[in-house]
Amino acid sequence: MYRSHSCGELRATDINKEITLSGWVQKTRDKGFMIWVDLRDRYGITQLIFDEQRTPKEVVEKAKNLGREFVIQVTGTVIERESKNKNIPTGEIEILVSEFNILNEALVPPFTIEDETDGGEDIRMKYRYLDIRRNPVKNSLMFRHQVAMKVRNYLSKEDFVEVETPYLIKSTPEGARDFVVPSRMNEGQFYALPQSPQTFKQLLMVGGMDKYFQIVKCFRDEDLRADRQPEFTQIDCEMAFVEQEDILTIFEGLTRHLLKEIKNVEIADFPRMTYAEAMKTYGNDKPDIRFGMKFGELNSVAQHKDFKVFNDAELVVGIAVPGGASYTRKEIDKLIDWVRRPQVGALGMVYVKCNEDGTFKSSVDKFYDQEDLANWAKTTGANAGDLICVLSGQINKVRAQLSALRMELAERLGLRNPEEFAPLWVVDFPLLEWDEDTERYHAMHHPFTSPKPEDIALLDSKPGDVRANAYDLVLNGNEIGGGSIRIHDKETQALMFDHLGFTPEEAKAQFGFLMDAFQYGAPPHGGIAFGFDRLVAILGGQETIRDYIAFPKNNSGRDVMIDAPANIDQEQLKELNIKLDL
RNA sequence: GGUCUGGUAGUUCAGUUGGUUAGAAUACCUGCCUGUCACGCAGGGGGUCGCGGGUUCGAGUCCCGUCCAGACCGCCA
Repeated sequence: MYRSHSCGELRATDINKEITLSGWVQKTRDKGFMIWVDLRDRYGITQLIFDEQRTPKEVVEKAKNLGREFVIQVTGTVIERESKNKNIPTGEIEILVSEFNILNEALVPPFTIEDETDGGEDIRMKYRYLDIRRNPVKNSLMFRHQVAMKVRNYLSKEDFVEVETPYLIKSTPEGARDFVVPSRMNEGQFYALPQSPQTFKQLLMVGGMDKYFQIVKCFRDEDLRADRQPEFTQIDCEMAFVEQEDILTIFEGLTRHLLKEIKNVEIADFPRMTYAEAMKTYGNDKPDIRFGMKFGELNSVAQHKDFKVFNDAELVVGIAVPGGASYTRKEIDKLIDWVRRPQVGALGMVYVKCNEDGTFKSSVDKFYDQEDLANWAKTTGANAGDLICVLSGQINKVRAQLSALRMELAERLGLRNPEEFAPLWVVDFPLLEWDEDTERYHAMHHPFTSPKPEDIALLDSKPGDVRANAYDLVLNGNEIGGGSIRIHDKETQALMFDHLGFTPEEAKAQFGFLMDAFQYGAPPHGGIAFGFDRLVAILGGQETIRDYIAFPKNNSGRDVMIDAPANIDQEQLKELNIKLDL
C-alpha cells in the first residue's frame, strides 16, 4: 500500500494515528537540529518532520539528501504542531516520520513548482508535466472537468444522448482548412479530421436520435490566437422537431445553469439582439454588453458643413468615453496613434471634449460650432466630462475600427470585469457573405443553415440581404456558441449549394450522402455548438484557453514538449505512396 | 502572408552615449542555525549575451539577414 491518506486530508482529529503518505517533495527546510519537508500531492501539502531526538538517526541522514520533487513514501505518526500554520488546511498537524522510501529521485526542475513560478511560458510548456503539478494549472484542469460534468448531467437530464462520431472523415472545400490524414489502404486518398461533426449530427437526426450531444475534439488548420488552438473541444448539440425558439430556450437554460452552479450568478432572460442591431450599436457581432459606450451614428449631424473627410464618408460614428475629457493632449495623441496602427487601420480620429461647464472643445472646431457638437454629444450619449471619439469611412471598416477602440478603452478603464457576466443572443445573421478574394458568396455560418422563409425570394435579387435562422450565444464579448436551424429537404439544400457556386455534380460528390439522407424522411432539425475551451476560460476568468488545456500547442501549432509535428520515416512515406517535394 | 514586442546565468530580468573583469533576484552547492513554513545567516559555483554577417581601435549595445517565442491583423463555413 503506497498511502493510507492523501497529503490534503489529515487534521487535528487524526493526531496519534499511524499513517502512510506518498507524494513529491515540495520543499525541505533543514534547521540542523530538525528537518521539515513539505510533501505534496494533488490534494494538498502535509508537513513531515525529522527530529534529532525522536527520529532514528539513519532516517534523519537519509532525509538530508532529499531534493525537490523526489517522490517518496513515508510512514509515521500524526502529531500536533508546536507552531501551527493557519494558512494551510493541514497546518495544525505534522507527521513524525519513522521510516521512508525514495520511490524515485528527480533532477532539479527547470523552474519552481510554486503558484507564482519563476518559469516563463516557453519553459513551462516544454515541461508541461511539471507545470501541471502547480496549483493554478492543476486547478484549471479540475475546473474544466467540473464544467464538463455539469454539462453532461444537465443535457442527460434533458434526454440528450452523447454519441461519438468519426474523426476520420472527408475533406470539403468549404470553411476552414482541413487537417488531412493519408490512407495506406486506399492509395493516394486522404481522410480529413472534422472541423466539426456537423453532417454526422444531422444524420443522427435523420436516424431518429432526436436529441444528441457530444463533448468532442474538432480540428482546424488555421493560424492560432490566444483563444484558438488547432485542436479544440466543442459541446456539439442537435435536436429534431425544433424551431429556433426551442433551441434558444434549452441552451439558454444550460448556460444559466452553468453560471448559477459554477459562478453563483443568476441571470434572468438573456437579451436578444439582431445581427443588424449589434453591428449598428456595437460595430461587432459579439458585443460585450457589460458596459455602454454604444455607437452614435453622426451622419445627419456631421455632414452638413465643409469638413470633407466626414462628407465623403459612408459612415461617421462616435462613442462617448466616460471621464475622457480629462485626457491630456498627449494621451489623446497616443489614442489616435493607437487607432492608426495597421491592426486597427483608421486614418485618423476626431475627438470632442465635453467640458464640465457644458461647452465643447474639439479637434474640428474650425468646421463645427457648439450647437453641432452638442448634437453629437446627444447622439453618442456623452455627458459632461466625457470624450467623444469619432471615426469615419467605409461602413464595415469603420465599425470594426471603432469596435476595436471601444474594447481597448473599456479594457483600460477597467470595465471588463471578469467576475461580471453578460450573456446575450445575437440572431438573424445573414445567410451569405460576399468574399472579395473568390468573388462569390459563401455561407456565413455553414451551407446547411436554413434561410428565413420570408427572405428566400431575395436569394436571386439580393443574396446579401437574406437572413438565416442562425444565432450566436455571446458572453462578455466572446462568441461561446453558435448554431442554426438546418435545411432538411433536398431541394432547398440543392438551391443553397447552387448559390454557393457548386455545380450539381460537385454538390453530389461532396455532400451527396446528406442529400440522399434528406430523401428518406429527414425531420426538421437544428442545433448549436459551444466552444468548450473558451467557455471554460471565461467562466474561470482567464483570457487564454491554453491554461485550461492539459497539453496545448504553441502559436505555430507546435507541441514543444513532444516536438510535433515532425518528419516521418522514408519507410512510412513509401508505404503511403507519398513523395515530398520540398 | 503581414504588423509589433521580446531572446543576456537553470529561471525571471536589469545592463546608460558603443569602452575595464556582463549584474540582481531566485534556483543550485557547502557550512551554520533548538519550531521552520517565501525560514534565516555566511560562503561558493554558474554566461558561445539566440544564430550568421557587417560597421568600428572596440559591439550585449549600432546595421543587415536569419531562427525562435508571444500579442494582434488577414484567416478561422
